[in-house]
Amino acid sequence: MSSSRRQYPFHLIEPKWQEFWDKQQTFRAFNPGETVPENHPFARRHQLSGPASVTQLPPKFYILDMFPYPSGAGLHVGHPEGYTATDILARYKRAQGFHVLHPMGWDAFGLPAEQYAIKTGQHPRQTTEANIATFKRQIKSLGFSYDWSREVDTTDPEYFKWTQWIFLKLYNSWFNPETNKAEPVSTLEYPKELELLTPPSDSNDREASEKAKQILIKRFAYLDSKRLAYVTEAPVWWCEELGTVLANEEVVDGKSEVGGHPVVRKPMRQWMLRITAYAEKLLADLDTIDWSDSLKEMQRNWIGRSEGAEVDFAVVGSSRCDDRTPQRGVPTEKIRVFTTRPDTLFGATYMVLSPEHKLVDRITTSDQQTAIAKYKSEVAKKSDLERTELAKEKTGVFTGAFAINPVNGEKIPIWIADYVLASYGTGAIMAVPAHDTRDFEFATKFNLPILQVVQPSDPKTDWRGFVDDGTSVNSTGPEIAITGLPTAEAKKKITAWLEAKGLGKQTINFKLRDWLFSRQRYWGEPFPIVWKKDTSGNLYHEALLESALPVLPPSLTDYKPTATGEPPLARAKDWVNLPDGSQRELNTMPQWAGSCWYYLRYLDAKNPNAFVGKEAEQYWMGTVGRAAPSAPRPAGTAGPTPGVDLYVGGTEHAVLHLLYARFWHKVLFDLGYVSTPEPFFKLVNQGLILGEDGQKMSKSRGNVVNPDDILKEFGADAFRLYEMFMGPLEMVKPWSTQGVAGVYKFLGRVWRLFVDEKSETEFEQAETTAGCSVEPAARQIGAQRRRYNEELLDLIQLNSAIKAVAPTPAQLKTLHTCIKKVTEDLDGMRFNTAISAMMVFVNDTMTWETKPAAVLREFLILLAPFAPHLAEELWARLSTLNPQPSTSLSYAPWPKFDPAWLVEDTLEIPVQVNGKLRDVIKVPANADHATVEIAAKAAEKAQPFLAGKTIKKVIVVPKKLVNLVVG
RNA sequence: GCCGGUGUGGCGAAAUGGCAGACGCACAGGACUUAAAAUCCUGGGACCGUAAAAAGUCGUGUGGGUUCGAGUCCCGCCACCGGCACCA
Repeated sequence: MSSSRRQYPFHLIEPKWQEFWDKQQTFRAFNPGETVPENHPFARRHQLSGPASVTQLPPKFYILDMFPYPSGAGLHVGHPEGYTATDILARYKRAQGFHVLHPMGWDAFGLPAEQYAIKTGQHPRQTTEANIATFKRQIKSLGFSYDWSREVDTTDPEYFKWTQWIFLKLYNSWFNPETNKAEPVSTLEYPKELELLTPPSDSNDREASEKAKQILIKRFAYLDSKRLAYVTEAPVWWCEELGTVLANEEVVDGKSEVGGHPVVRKPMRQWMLRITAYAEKLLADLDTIDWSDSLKEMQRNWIGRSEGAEVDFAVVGSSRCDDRTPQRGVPTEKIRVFTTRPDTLFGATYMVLSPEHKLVDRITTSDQQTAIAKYKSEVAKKSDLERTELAKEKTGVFTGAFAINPVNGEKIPIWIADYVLASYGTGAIMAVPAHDTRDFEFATKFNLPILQVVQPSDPKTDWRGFVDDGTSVNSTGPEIAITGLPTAEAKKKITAWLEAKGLGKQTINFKLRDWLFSRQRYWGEPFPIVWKKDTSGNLYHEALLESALPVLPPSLTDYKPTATGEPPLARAKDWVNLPDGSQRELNTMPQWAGSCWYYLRYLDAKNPNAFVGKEAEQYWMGTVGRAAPSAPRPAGTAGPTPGVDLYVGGTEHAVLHLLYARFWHKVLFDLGYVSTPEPFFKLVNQGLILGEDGQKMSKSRGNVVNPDDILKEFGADAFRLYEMFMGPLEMVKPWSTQGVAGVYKFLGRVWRLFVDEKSETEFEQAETTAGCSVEPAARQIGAQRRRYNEELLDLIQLNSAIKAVAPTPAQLKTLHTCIKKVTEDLDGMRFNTAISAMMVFVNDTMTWETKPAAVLREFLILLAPFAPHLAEELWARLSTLNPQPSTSLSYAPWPKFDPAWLVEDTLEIPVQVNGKLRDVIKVPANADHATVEIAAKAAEKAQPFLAGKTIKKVIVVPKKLVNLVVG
């Protein structure tokens, strides 16, 4: 990178205004009931005095960034992309008169700090604090208009106290299917058999008291089967390397998402959150929010809803049964399957159970036992990756048993195969090889019959392996016939018949599993749970009282995971064992916990009494307060936008954070703690920034761009501007340092538009002489130096071409073209073209001999969201020309576009012949069709193409174009 | 395999169905300068022409279609990126 001449003294300007904003608390947002200081620019703009009520405050606009995990590597260039976009909009919305909430914080629990602790023994708190300091310095140096008074840190006990509090709400709630929402467990009614017996009158009645005890234990289990946070012993993903279990969502291709370590299935006692209870709501409410289709689709896929039917097949042919039909009085095993295609029931020529299915051992015939046992043990040894590997050959073993197809009484063989998953549906399928790809492959390999039952509408299509809808064929049985029916009708008819016969019922299945919520780690929120023993020595869990929060993690010297899977917290014996003999829960919560609700804490970050105050929550989440006409909101509703107005972040959180946060929010909504059903109304994903070589940035490629280097050479404004100028926000795009230089040059042109060159030369000489060029890296400077820098900057005079004169119509046209374009583009988040429009404005303005101050003043308001430091500096200088009590630039009203200035007297109209451009004519703007047509026909350059031909048709698009159609 | 997205100069990219390539980078030429940097001005899709022009032809991944007119709309295909993936 060649060090070229500095375009303008950003190294003095940027720290100056960052300090100014800090000191003035320019970007502080105020909660209802708070008194806005009289001299605060927000109070002046909106004429506020005294405590501001919800109705006095302007309409809210909540612009949220996905808060970063403060890693040791510091900020990368991807972070400021989203942050700049949101900051530009925050500043734009402030100018438009909104009350903008724009906060920042730290998602600071997580593995890296703990891994570092394991290696070095340094407490994760220390690492985390150092990383936060670095991130904060870097973010602040970019001049974002965050309200730092609302900063949150998920590892702060004052914060995670409320994370634990929300856990208690989950623990103490259940999902009531009748009211279709979460309710406190106190509303839960026990089934009849768990009704408490009247206490035995004779306390020596051991039989009765034992019975009562058993009921209590069952009640406890029943509660656990309903709680939204519950403990279960289930096969979970265990990662040896990380020494912890992981959620489904954290396992990618059979490896841990963090670090790519192998994971294995292992039964362990874990905390789970019953997110499956919300599957239907999480899916349905996607229709109420403004997210990209691709993102919604990812969530839909993850939730994985499928409608179908459960069907029972009776087992025959086991050693206990007659091999033809089940007989009266003989106990009959039933295999329940789930299918989305009940219409293909007649084509079910065999069945498959997952190898782990409970019935496998019971139905396997003696001659098949060895083979089955062998297959099961092979499958058990396979990792999940091996089981799901692409293009893998189908495997399986016949159990020796048969089942009866309920629609036609056919005897069909029962197999086991690992292509059937124990964890989905019922863990068993009816195989319809003719119309299911997997069944088709399996049947082909093992020579099982393939029977057509669906006819494709196109007779040329092969029915073998045809999986789409068609018409049922060969589907007539003794009691039910669907032959000739289209798929949808066939499904309905056969499902109704199954239900009537008690053989099955319509069902909905989800791919979504409950959320595995415990980790065997140190650096996370401890659970507010203790374990106790009952009189028989059985362990049971009990929630702590809210007054016991926060539960702080103990101090440790060794953070290593234990080989047994016992969490590191177990080492802190004094912490674990409580005086009353109970023991603390040893697991911690996953990193996702803190990020599930941080956007709510911002609303009332310092509240010591609640996770968020009601009034603040209602105002900022938009269920009370004034509406703004231009704010986004769901179609057909009035009032402010419900939820966060705009949430910007990367796609990596498409299914994890965004699903979990929606889930928690919905629970809090059901319990009455928040007032909107969805947290994030509009969500935009920023695209990845690739390296200069078009590859993803990585240390190993050596193409990583460090924001600090860019700031040092070009300044924050150029960095911000470049990140927005690269292309559309959502797109993937490669970095180009030369591109930064390009927008930097533009800012230099803006600077020279405003300042007198001679005085700037003097400034530069003075600066060089004084040898006090301050490196941006060392922006923490003393008061004396700061004063001196101010004096240096004062040497720079305003450009003498700027005068307080009335602008010409042409100048106003240039200005209003820019106002229109920038305003429209900001509304559509098209930052790149907004910047182009400003470049066009400046290119034009440079040629003006006299530059009217009023025009430049308006331009600075347009520029301010993008390059706030430079805009503030020039704004301050411009106000010296026309000293008046001017508002702070950050709250200056956004310029109003006036279409009158864009009206033209004469228009240039392209003339086409047969759709090809041949000439351009000038016509008066108010010319009628006939006039334009005559002028077009006379267009000189069009003549050669008209000669000797008849004009068959003339298309006149008013003010746009003329097309002459000739034959 | 399924779902979503994207294909436009040397590069990043613009274009409510109406002058394709705005704006910027890189490049080339000029001015200023002892010189360089910086700055300012000019040029630029390809082809064919020409001393230089002009005119002309072609041109938005690809093949069709709709239309007076298509980068934009419709149908088929190809490539790349992202997500999901034996979910019955």
